[in-house]
Amino acid sequence: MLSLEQINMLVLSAELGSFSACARKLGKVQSAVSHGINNLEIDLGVELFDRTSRSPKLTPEGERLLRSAKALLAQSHEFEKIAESITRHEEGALTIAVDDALLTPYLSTILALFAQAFPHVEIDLISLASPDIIATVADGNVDIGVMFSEVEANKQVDFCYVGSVDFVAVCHADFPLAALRRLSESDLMPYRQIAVRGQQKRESQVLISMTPNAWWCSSNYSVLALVKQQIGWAYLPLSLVQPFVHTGLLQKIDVTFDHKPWSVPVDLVCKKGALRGPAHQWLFDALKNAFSAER
Amino acid sequence: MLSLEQINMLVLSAELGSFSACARKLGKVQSAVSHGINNLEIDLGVELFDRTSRSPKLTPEGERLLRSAKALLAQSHEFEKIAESITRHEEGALTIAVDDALLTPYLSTILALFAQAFPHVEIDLISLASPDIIATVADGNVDIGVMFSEVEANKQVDFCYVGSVDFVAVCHADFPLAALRRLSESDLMPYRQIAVRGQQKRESQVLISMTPNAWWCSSNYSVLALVKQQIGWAYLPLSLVQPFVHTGLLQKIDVTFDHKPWSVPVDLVCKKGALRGPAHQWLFDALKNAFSAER
DNA sequence: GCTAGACTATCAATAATTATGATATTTAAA
DNA sequence: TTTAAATATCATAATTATTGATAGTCTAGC
Repeated sequence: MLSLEQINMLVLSAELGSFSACARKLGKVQSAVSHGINNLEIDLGVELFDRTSRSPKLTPEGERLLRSAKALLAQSHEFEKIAESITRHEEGALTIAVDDALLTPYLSTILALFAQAFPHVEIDLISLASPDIIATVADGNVDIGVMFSEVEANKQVDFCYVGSVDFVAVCHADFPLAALRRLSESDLMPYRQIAVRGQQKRESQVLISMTPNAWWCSSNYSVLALVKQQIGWAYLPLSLVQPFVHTGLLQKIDVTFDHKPWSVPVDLVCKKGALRGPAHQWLFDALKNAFSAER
Repeated sequence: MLSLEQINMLVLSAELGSFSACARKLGKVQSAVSHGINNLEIDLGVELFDRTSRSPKLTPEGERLLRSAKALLAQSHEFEKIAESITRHEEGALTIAVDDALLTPYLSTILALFAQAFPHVEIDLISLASPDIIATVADGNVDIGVMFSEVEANKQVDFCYVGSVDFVAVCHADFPLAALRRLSESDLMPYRQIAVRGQQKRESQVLISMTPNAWWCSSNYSVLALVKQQIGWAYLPLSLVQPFVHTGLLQKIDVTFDHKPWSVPVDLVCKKGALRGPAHQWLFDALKNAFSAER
């Protein structure tokens, strides 16, 4: 079985054009490299270097093998890096769940930075409705959740307030509600509300529907799609509907009551007592700072 | 520097779930594997196997490293395969030049088979006008050429007849020539011919133009494009123009003389005296048989 | 054309690593 | 409980790699 030490000698000697220089760089004696290359040539049955001149030059065959040798070395360095990552107690993978309405460009920026800081930690990014996120975090299936706050504080989960997102009531421009002004809660009742509810059929308690005939989606984007089809009205993040309000496709509903929170708090959630490795810590802090900076 | 032998032990032991089984497979004694794994663990600073039970089971850390270890082994096998390919005197790369009108599906089929037979030989496939192919083959820049035969036999190049391709004179359906019947050579003279000529400005001698005002292209597809634009008429391979004749966009020209070859021979060309490795030989034979079978 | 410096191959001796065989201990199944 | 098979450990043997010295060769500079 071939030795990586010899492969390294091949690559270094080829780059430096000298066995002696290679030996110096490896902290060995010249004859060690000479022997190493020679043995490699014997093992492979291929003459790698042309020694007729003073400085050994790769043969065409050696050239052909060099590319593969470099890839092999790179792979072995990768392997060692992963081992180092493990000894630093970095997690092998982090699973984060984000409410789809919070999948902002900020998040991708942070993930890009994370990839640089922890190149050997994988990320599972799953998109869930806020009501589902607490459950998956509590179950331990998700390490960090980014979600709209629930009033009922789950005892198994730690919350960390990081900011808030403005919600507005919107409907299609041709929807009956669009024409009306200064509406009260009871005015909305006759019309179907589209709201978010998780797969466990638990609706959010901050944006709870008061209409008797509601439809439910598991993502804000689905809600948006139904609103565009004039199936009903909905509370949606301002940033999500802004572009369509601008083009006139959707319209904000002019509601006068304000006992509903228009600014919905966003929390970072983690399983209570979960041991946090460096990657977890880093990502948690980065998310916290990013959302604070965003407003 | 880590040893591939130990990496192999890691992978085999993980797959077999047993150090002893791994040792048997490697033709070593059990203690060798035990030591090998142990040393690897010490080098990496990572506990790879959980030995509490009878059969060692990978730890989560070991699991994480296993994937990378397998990739590393695969890479090293690849390296050795290339070395074997070299000792079999297989060429590192073959350059083949094909007249663009001969780039048929048959060719891709052959190349797919070639890739299976010689996975470590690279292919440079370049598309040239037939008049240019002889020159590049003679220069040694191209190993095998597939082209329409030239009358003048180049002394530096070996020819091998493999079949023929039918050419027809065509023009756009609205081109003046389209309406005429039973034309003679002199009838074509007033109209511009579009013909193929290599970058060295040498036209093919089998499809030489007799019109005084010709335009030249370096590929049959370019010729076709100009004919479609009613810029002139041209001799083109029947298979190339057939679809457009069928839709009525182009029309065959009804010429009565037949001293021009309508069926143009196709030759495989190689540099005379060039040493042919196994890959060259294989590809040459495959091309020869394919073109013979095609008609 | 010659010399100094630097390069490589080779060799024998030595150091280091790796493999072996025997043994004790543990484990899972009969 | 017993048995068969697995693993860890250890001293020893075998193999492999490293070293230092030497001789031959090439190139640049004078």
